[in-house]
Parts: sequence; C-alpha cells; structure tokens
Amino acid sequence: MGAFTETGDHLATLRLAGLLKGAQRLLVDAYEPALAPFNVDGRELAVLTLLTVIGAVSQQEISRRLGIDRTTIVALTDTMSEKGLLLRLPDPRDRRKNLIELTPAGRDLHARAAPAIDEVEAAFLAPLAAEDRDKLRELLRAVVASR
Amino acid sequence: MGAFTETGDHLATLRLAGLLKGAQRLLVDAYEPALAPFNVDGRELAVLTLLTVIGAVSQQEISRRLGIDRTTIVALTDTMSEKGLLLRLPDPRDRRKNLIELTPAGRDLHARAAPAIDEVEAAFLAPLAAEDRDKLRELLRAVVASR
DNA sequence: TATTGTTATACTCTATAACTATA
DNA sequence: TATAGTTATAGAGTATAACAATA
Repeated sequence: MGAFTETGDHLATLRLAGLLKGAQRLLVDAYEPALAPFNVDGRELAVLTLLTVIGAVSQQEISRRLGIDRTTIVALTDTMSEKGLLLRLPDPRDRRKNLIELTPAGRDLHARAAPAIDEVEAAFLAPLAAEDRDKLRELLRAVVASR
Repeated sequence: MGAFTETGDHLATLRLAGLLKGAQRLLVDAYEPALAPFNVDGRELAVLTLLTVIGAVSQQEISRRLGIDRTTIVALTDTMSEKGLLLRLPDPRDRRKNLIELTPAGRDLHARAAPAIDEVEAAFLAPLAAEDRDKLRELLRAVVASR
C-alpha cells in the first residue's frame, strides 16, 4: 500500500518531489498488468527498449542510461539472459567489457510489449489536454537533461 | 550510484516512467544537502508541510496523502516525535486514532526549512522557460489527481 | 465486522567495499 | 592506476500478515 489513495485537494500539500513520486508510482503500477502477459517488468522492458534503440552496449552504459547501479545490472542481465532475451558477449575491442545485445526473442518481445505500454502511457496522459501530453515529456526531458 | 550520469541524447531511450524516476531522483538528491543543516530528510519535511497546511491528522491520513505505507509511518512519526517536531495525542472523537500535531519546534523548523527547499526546486526548474515552471507542477497534479 | 496503530517479517532496490581481469 | 564485471553485504523503502484496542 501507501499509494496515494486520497483524491482531490490533497495534492496541494505535496511538494514537487511528492508529485513526481506519485506520478511515477501510479505509472509503474499501471505498467505491471500490461507487462505481465509478456513475463517482464518495467525495468526489463526499459533494457529492451534501450538495446532496441541504440544496439549493443556494455553493462556500465545500461547502468548510466537507466539510472540503475552497476551491481544491480548484474542480476538484471542474468535474469534476462536466462529468459533468452539477451546475450552477454565479450567485447573484442575491450575485453574488460561485456557487450549486451538482444536475441531475436528479445527483439520480438520488445516489438510486442512496447505497444502495450504505449497504451498505458496514453491512458495515463489522457486527463491532460491533447497539446499538454507531449509537453509533460518535454519538460521532464529538459529538466533531467540539464542535470 | 546509478544516477543518470550520462548527458545529452540518452534521454531519447527513456520511457515516461524513466523520466519521472530520473527527475525525482535528481530532485531528492538536491533536497538532501539543503535539508541537512535542519537535521531532517525530504520525507520528514513532507510531513511537516502536510501538518502545517492542514493541521492535526491521523497516521492513516499521513499515509494516504504522502503515499507512505501506514507501517512505515509508525517509525517515521516515532523519529520525528523523538526530535521534538510533533506530538502523538489520542483523538478524543475516535480513540483508535492518534492525532499527530506539530510542536512549536516543528512549526518553526518548517518555517525555516521550507524556503531552503523552495530554492532547490526553483534551481531545479530554472532550465525551463519561466511560463513552463508552474506548468510542470500543474501537469503532474492533473495526472496524479485523476488517478 | 471494520479500522487504527503496532510489531514482526520478508522482499526489492540501492549502496559500499573488495576482488579479478583487463586496459 | 583506472575501469568493467562480479560478489558479498548492509541499508533503505515497501509490503504482508497478524494482533490489540476501539468503533
């Protein structure tokens, strides 16, 4: 529990971090049932999306881009590897690194699961005016990008 | 670690939940040094803000409004009570409940700490165009309020 | 019967330190 | 010397279940 069960005026008492926390929690909770049929969670899908967009990367780069500690990436990529979604290959250009790359199954799973969570995000943003839906993403990007 | 240390284009690979997570983490990390001189963390300040705005409430209501599990509220209010920031009083109208209310010290601490984190939030929003700073809060409120 | 506060417990996520292999 | 991956470990935060007191 602990999931913003009250409605209406209560948001007036939340600071910016509280609003961000509440929004993130609601969205992640909404991802869950949408991703369950695919047997992945939100973090695993984020890895699939990353690898789909930019191709094979080291574990460190996954860590940096997704904001997940490199020690956590080990177990995460282990699990996804066991599920047959990705491969760990030694990087021939720097043998300290693993190159993490999608398997065909991983690529296929992303192709099927991504539309499901696009729908979840659309539903999440539905209460906003049409022109504000992209605006929210844009503002968040601007604020995160500038550190 | 695991704190979005990469810059620039990497945000293109993040979903909405990833952006929210990144924004929240950056902001909470920025609160920390600003609140350290006052010997409170972000959650404790959120409780102080809540009690300042709406007055004495039960532990359950703190739980609902801040999205913190009621079992976690016990330790949180214990700590804040030990710091002299709030009091636990039996609610005369419903003796199952505790009424949590600010002490003068708690009220004073909020008055001194709130401006410090208002500054942190202003700095956090500084990269946005002036008219977009309130817009971000507004969009988040709309999305969280509607569940 | 249901709710509030409480305790105990477990699980996840995160964080730190230390090791190895490579550079 | 520094970096990448790994392991062990500890600490938050969260969640579930059960209980006592009260409604």
